[in-house]
Amino acid sequence: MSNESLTEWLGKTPLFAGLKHEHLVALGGIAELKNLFRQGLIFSEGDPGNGFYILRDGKVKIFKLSPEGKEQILHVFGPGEPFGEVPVFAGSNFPANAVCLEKSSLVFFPRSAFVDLITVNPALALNMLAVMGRRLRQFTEMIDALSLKEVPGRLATHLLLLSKKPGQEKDFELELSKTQLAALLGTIPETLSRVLGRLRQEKLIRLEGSRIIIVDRDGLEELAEQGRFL
Amino acid sequence: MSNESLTEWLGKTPLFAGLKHEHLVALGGIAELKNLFRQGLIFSEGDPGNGFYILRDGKVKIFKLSPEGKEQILHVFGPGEPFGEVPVFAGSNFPANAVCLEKSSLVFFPRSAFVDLITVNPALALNMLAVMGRRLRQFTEMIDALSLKEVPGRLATHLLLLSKKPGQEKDFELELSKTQLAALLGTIPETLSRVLGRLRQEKLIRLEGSRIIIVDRDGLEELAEQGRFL
DNA sequence: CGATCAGTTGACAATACTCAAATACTGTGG
DNA sequence: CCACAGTATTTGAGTATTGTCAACTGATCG
Repeated sequence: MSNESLTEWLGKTPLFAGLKHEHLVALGGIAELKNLFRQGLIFSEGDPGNGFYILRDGKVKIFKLSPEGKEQILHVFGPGEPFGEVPVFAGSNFPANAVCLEKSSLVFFPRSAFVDLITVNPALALNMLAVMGRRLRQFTEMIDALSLKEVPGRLATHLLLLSKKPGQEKDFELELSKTQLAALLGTIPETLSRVLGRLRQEKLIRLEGSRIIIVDRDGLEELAEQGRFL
Repeated sequence: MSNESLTEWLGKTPLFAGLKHEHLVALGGIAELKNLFRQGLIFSEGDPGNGFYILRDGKVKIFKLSPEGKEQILHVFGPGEPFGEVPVFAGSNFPANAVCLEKSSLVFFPRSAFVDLITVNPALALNMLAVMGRRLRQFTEMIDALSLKEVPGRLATHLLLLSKKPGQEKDFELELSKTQLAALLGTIPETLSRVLGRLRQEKLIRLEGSRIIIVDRDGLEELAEQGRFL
């Protein structure tokens, strides 16, 4: 039962989201659960990459120590995020240290078992590549959207992006609160609210609560390209 | 010789950058070169994903046709970019059409040969996973940086990001022109120039042509978090 | 019903963009 | 090696956009 829910949980993890159930089960089979307390050492710089982790709960910092002993934090990971996978996949050593910032539980995938898994089951590797490829593409588009100068352009691009997911051609639910969307777009709720209002006024979209209906896709695309109203 | 340079070129491609030479050679071995003219059809919606492409030269559009025959462009790819890999890796059909926007040359990787390759050579799959994992992480951080409200914060975050690549702890060359960097950060050269000037004035960085030296990392990090000068 | 919180609206201030012009920088041809 | 054209970067002044602060609405929840 515990194992059941682990499998399920793995499927929600960015690294594995979208994998077939059989693959998730196989992964669950080789996973080892580890619980650490605050300050618990996960790995040190130079350790051989003999396995990677997905953080189930808690918080982990990745950091390097300068010769003078000063700590340079490279990253802080939260639940669901994988870490250490790059050196493990690449077959190199860990380039930094990892320590728990708080009581954390980790899912550990030993390299050897993982390699065996994909050797026996190349479809798993392909699926993981597919998962990552998809995310990579989404991120690329996201970065495109965010590098527009003005908020209306960023918003329009983002809306078009959302509308390209299958099954939401012309209308969709915002999966983020407007406040969160504002932060994502690099702005604040007030501005977002005004810009949405303006888009509605210009009849490019319609709003029904947290549902957005695209009324004039061409108009939106124009806005997305030009970055400003005409 | 032509093949020689293909191998080399593949190594510069985002999908394969960082792979070991032997892997690149193996990939070059199964690649097929295709040349198409403007309007040339690469694949259609519903076609089985029997192989994926990397665009060597030219421009390709990915689009869907609505029932009324209206074309909805999902993406335009340029040289170096892979396309069609997600459905191929996932073992599904192409969800859209692909046509050349101009005379283009493509590198085609047949699915079966590719699958054979990674079956025989799981290290290739691992390496590709490593490549994509690394890029994914970079993109995540990039998106973080871009979603800060103000330019100084976006710039500071971006500089810290660059400084985390190995071998450039405190100083590094800009790999983009300042104009391009401005566009990437969602601003314009004038603003970037002024902000860089301000950062220098505040003694957070030093400028030597296109080389940037981080003088006060803590100051930069503060700026990156707060998003504005104190 | 009062409290809290997301969302909206208004007035104002700060930031960033536009336009214009000066100044470096680069590569080319003489 | 120098002059020149073309491009990239910097600087200045004015304006537009966006963020801040504050007040208000509406929904949710105990």
